[in-house]
Amino acid sequence: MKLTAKGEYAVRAMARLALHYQEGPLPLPEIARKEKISLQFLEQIFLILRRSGLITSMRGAHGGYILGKPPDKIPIGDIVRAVEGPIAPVDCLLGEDDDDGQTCNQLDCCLTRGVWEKLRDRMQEVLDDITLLDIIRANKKNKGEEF
Amino acid sequence: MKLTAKGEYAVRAMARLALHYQEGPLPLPEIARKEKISLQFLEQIFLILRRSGLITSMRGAHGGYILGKPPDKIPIGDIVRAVEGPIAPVDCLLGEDDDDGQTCNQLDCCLTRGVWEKLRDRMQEVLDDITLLDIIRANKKNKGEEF
DNA sequence: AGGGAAGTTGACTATTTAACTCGGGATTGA
DNA sequence: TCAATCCCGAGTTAAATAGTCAACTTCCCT
Repeated sequence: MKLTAKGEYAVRAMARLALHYQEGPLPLPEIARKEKISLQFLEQIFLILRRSGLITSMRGAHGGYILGKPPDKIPIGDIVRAVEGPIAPVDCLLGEDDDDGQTCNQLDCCLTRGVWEKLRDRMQEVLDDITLLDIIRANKKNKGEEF
Repeated sequence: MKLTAKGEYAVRAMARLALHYQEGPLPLPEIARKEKISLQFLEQIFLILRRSGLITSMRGAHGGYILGKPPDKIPIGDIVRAVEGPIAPVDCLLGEDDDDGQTCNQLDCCLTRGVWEKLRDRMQEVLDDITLLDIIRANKKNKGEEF
């Protein structure tokens, strides 16, 4: 029941971009330094994020990354799904039409399926409800601007 | 964000025990067969479950396992925590007193900590709210008794 | 126009964890 | 006693994770 490092790093890095929003592109090495994440690993992650449209890159000198949309339009769920794939506590919930009441191919699975559906839905609810704006607001309130 | 096989198997097996509650001990080989889980792997899992008091074992011929408490007293959360350890989406949430507002040792972590706390709390809420009784009730309603 | 800062990319490797196996031992009921 | 059953530590294998490497491309700035 854990996020992978990829997912966690992605959210932390995106929060950095959000803090820096409207101050021009933020270069990756700076994010890597501040978040203590390997630059080359971050590169991998940012590639995925860019391809899914969550961020935009500016190449060349003074380049870097900026959010693809304003912080209040980016829920954490989108970030997690982009780098980790669909949010689902068990594989049994994958690969079907979204409508409920669907019969699972494994009889065994069906016994407990309802639990996992409910869990998945609550998880999505939380993650889709919190946006990057919420994160930076909560942070600036507590900490000031020293980041 | 997935349960491990251990966690999933534990819940499925416990649901079997719940279905069989008050009909004497249920031997492991039968559960393994019905749920298509390796017997030797299940043995490992049941060792943990027994040590945490969720089940009771009867040795010898005609032995097996029974629930340690009635099905309505066993929330799914207890099963998952027993075999997988504490429910927490990121490691940052582990190893502290339970009170909120605690400062995290990593500055970086704190930026996004609130999100994970909320996620963890909702997950626990769901899992601690559903008991084995809920599972077997939902199942008998839909499927009858053919299991 | 050219040097260098910065991003882009796929392949590669090491480490960790999950998942499962093995092999024997201890109990108990028929 | 025999067979069914639980008990348990150690070992093995396979997959995913986390991270590295090295070369390439793009594009700003002077």
